[in-house]
Amino acid sequence: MPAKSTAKTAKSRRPRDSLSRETILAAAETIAERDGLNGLTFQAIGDELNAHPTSMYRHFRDKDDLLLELIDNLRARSYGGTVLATNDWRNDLRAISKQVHEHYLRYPEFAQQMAMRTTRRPVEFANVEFVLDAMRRAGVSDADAVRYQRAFGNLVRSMASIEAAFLALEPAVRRNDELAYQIEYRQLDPEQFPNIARVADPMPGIGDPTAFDTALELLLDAIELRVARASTSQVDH
Amino acid sequence: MPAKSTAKTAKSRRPRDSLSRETILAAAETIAERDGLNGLTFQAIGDELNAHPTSMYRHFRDKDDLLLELIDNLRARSYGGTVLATNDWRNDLRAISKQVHEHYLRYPEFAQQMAMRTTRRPVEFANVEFVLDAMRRAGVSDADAVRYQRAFGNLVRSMASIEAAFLALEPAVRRNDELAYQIEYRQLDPEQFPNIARVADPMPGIGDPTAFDTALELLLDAIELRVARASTSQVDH
DNA sequence: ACCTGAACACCGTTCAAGT
DNA sequence: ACCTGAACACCGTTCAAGT
Repeated sequence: MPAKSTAKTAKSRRPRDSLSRETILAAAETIAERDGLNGLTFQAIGDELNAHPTSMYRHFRDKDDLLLELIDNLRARSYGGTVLATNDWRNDLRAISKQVHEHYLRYPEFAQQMAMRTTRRPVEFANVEFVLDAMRRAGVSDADAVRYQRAFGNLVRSMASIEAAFLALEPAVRRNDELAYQIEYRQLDPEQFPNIARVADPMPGIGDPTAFDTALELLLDAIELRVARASTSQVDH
Repeated sequence: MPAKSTAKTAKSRRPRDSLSRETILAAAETIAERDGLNGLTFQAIGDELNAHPTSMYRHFRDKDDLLLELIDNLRARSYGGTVLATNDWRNDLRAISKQVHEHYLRYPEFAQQMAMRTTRRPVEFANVEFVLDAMRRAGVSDADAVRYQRAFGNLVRSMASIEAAFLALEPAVRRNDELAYQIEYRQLDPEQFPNIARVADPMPGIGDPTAFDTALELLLDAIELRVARASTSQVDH
């Protein structure tokens, strides 16, 4: 029983020049939205476009080439309006963090690639500029601003990436991991693990949705503190 | 020309019961150390053990089963001696972060799996207990300790994971990404990106080795600050 | 010049067959 | 009961052949 032949007459050859990076990326975006990274194969793109799987090689060097281009398209789609600066640098950094966080949760299977690559494209430039400007308005020196921007950016992208990857685990696997904090951690010997025993009723797991914000607020607290200290010691001189 | 037949007489059948989870994991560890995650296939394990690739299925449910078991073995190997608590909670948290960080850089291709899974095994229990104890010694309340421990742990594992993944990129790709901060970011229009223009000489990239420590120290600063504030306000009452 | 078809070298996984 | 061999359903990628 040839299951393939049911769907289409399908012998139609695609018209000449009907394929391009744009049409292929649009199909890839559809598949990414619907089936995630694992569903994104040349076969699937071919099906979507009614084209041969290997025809993509005329338009992309290889799959990585396509993937990076796609990642930037997804980002441009999510970041519809750029975040606008207010007169509150903490709120501004919170707002852009939230935007990145949500974007990663929306495309969890692409999160690691998004977190570790430099796309050197408009959305990225704008975000870096935005964060540096917020640092300046907070009163951070240029030398510190560039260090804090890197630490802040890496923290936000890394933590969002791992959280997204965790949420994208197979449901059964994820459920088991979450249950560890209600079962295994509660059954530990209180003599050997007194601190765990004191707080395990239950403990938050790796996918705890508040961990991101907790880390972020601690970071912002510390930047504010250091700025305050620097201006105090300057007054002292 | 049958390239396969050169290496071995090789028709030898493995003696009965000569395979076990332990022998297979030992071979997998060798391959992980030598060829990384991509080199870790059942074919490679079979070659290493002079056994048939499919024989592994008698001892492991599937490849994920093998991978998780392997990750715990690698961790046990890296964490030779447990970190010992001193009377300085900040140094203790630094020490355990460094241990985790180095472990991830040692096995970069396994980093994401290590960062997002809960193994509920001895090394993990010991680390959680250690961090919670340091929080207690810092003067953090139980309610905050459990939140800070989760934020701290997620931050350390996430940031180490992304940094490791970046360092494991193909050298040419990684080099290109690094050069972006010496080339593209420096060529941006200073009118449009004034803050980038001020600090781009050059900027640190995603793989900047100090970003991890910068974020960590900011987090520790904030915890110390909050403890100080809480005790002050308590005195006020 | 662009799209297609066949082929290659890999994967993980299943299952009947050997010992 | 444990190991092997053949087979299946996938991948990405190359390259000669069609149009």
